Amino acid sequence: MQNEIQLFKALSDSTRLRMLLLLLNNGELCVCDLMGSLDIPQSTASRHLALLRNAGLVDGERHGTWMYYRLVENQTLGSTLLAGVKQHCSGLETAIKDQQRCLEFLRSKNSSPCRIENNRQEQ
Amino acid sequence: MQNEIQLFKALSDSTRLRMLLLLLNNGELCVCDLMGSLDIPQSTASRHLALLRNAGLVDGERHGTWMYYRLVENQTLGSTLLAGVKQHCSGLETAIKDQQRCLEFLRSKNSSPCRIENNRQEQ
DNA sequence: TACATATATCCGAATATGCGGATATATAGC
DNA sequence: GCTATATATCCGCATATTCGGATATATGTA
Repeated sequence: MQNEIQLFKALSDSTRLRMLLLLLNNGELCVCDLMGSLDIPQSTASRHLALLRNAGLVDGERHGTWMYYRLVENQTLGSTLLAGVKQHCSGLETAIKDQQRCLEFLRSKNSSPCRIENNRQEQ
Repeated sequence: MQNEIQLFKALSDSTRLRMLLLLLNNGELCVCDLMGSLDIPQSTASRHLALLRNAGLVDGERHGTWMYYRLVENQTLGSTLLAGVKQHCSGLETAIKDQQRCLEFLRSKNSSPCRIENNRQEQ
């Protein structure tokens, strides 16, 4: 039962929930994208992403110096919960504002190295 | 977003998760049933039930001196999460053992006042 | 090798959470 | 009102969690 509790713990924090909602909307983001979109310090972003990864909710892939994170899709409780989050939390005011800030951030970053070098100008 | 976080927090504790699984299986239980099934002190049972109620997951109804708790069914995130818990956690070893102990406890309690006075010998 | 950037981890301080005995409250019966 | 039972709340203690600056590690480039 410890795995399931770890999952719920991972979801019961506003920073992590906001990160997951951004990943649900945008598919793949690097640490600096999440820092910029949510306006949080780098160590905070990295720590929360490590926790989400340990819970099995996200997966990270390195491209050069950048780590890109995306949601893990499988048949476990995690996917069920993410589907519930998408359905019931996407419309929340915080989520909508975060998404606007994310798109703005990505747009303003289209000329930055982590976009150019990995061909991620548009998702 | 605070309501959703409160929901996930309510689910990220083993005692509360075990309580919810028993309620999913047995429909309606009083505090002493949960104490007996999970072998926890009365104050612990009551405190966790209050938290589950505040999160909107369970609902309590008084019958005489006994408080009977049941799951709340609605169209919010809570119901979605409970469905996920039922699907993915019912088969866990802890849940199965709890359910066995619960049935045993209810059977041995069929002659006790909280069963007789409320006609709850069999669900 | 030296340096710059991106990310991960460490660390101490503040805050939150869980526990269960003690106590308070509610109800039923006399 | 008194007593007994069931439940809720209070309280202090122990443990766990969170934060973000500081530091360490990883990678790319010259």
